[in-house]
Amino acid sequence: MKALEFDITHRLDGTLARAGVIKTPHGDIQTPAFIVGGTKATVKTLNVEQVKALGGQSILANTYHLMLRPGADIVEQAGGLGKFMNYDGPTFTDSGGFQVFSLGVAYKKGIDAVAHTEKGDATLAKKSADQLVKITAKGAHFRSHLDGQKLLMTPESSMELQHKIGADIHMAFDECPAPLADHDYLIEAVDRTHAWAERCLVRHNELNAQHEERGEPLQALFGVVQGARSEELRKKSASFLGERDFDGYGIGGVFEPGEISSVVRWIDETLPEDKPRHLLGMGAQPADLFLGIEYGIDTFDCVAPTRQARNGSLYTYDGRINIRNQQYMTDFTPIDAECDCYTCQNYTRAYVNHLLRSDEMLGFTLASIHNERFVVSTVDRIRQSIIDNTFFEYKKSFLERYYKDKLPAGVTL
RNA sequence: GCCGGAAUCGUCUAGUGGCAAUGACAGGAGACUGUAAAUCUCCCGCGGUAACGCUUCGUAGGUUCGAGUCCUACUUCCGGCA
Repeated sequence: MKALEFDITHRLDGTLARAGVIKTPHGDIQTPAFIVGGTKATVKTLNVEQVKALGGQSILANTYHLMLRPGADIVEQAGGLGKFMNYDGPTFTDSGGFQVFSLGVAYKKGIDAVAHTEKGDATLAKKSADQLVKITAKGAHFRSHLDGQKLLMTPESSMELQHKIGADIHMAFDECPAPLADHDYLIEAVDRTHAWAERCLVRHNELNAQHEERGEPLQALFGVVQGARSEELRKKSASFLGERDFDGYGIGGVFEPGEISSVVRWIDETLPEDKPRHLLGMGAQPADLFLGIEYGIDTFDCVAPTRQARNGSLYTYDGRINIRNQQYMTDFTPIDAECDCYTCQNYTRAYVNHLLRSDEMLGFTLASIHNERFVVSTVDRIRQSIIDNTFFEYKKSFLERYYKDKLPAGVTL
């Protein structure tokens, strides 16, 4: 009995790109797919009907956040993540590994999963005095960002929590190191991530055996590849994890804009072809999506569409705009005339501008629907372009129009 | 009419002899990639990229090396008494 099936139905010659379908107990995901961010068992400001209506195929929640509130036991009592949030589609949980980074060395640095060394974030390489995480071989010692209580998350406990939360696809508990950590530390972190991955697999299999005994559906586990920007470490990590019996793979770490294609290529050339690959936390930029898919990514998740929406930054096919700007106050056209989302079909830039300036909650919702739809539909169209063998034409026309003459570093057309 | 109080950036406000002058809001813009995030950063008297220059704290005088801060008059507003 398998927790998950993955069928590759189309490949794009000369690339690592493929289209397929991930089959879970809660339905299929047509890949490549953009997985919608629902960290605390909710896609911020959207209900599940809206998520479905905008084409979201699957939602990713976070173990760390749900462990703190409401607690994994309560999610389990509710009947699992899907039941709890009234979502009957496929679900993922992230392990909490990223919080080792974001509450650790990155804490209070205003930093997320993208490193901008050119902006002077060298401080990220150092230990921060007030960080909330300490890492040992055993696991990660957290201090809750909510109330300061001490917590220990281990590979075993992350698996136990994820099984209680009960998403279809889990991530192994990994360490996401600082992008500028020195090479010796990266080696140590990768080795630790591998040791943790094996411990995750052991505990995961025990828990799945229990599910099987009870006649419950099995849950799937993805190993998470680390190794920062080191080709040697990324290949080592992909090779190590690829030899183990994971249902698929997550690609973690902190990227420089523009290095996605090379890092993802090293990994995906090494990983077994027949298992799905999830690029953790990437997808704010259309270029990320095209490059990731070209180099073999099947699924993405990213909080940027909803976060940026709340802050007024909206995608259009001609680039991003800040809808709060003065110039949109009297612009009675849709956010993007070519967008088929609910917001663009029914509301104007001027109205969304007004709502966000007025701190009206509907503004967050309308903006989030638009941004999420923009990214989801872009990935869907890329999928179709793989099937139609028109990927490169689509990529060129999309990126030229979106970025004009400001193509991100590392992107070729 | 008399007595008392008050007048500072679009708004509210800090300021008690050495400040172009505090904070908040409003306004202008930028950032945001496994959500610590409806958050953060910058600008916000005029000119200048800047150093810097100029003009400011109701109005007009005065005291002082120096006044948003002290004094006088006036104006307006708010109380109270008539």
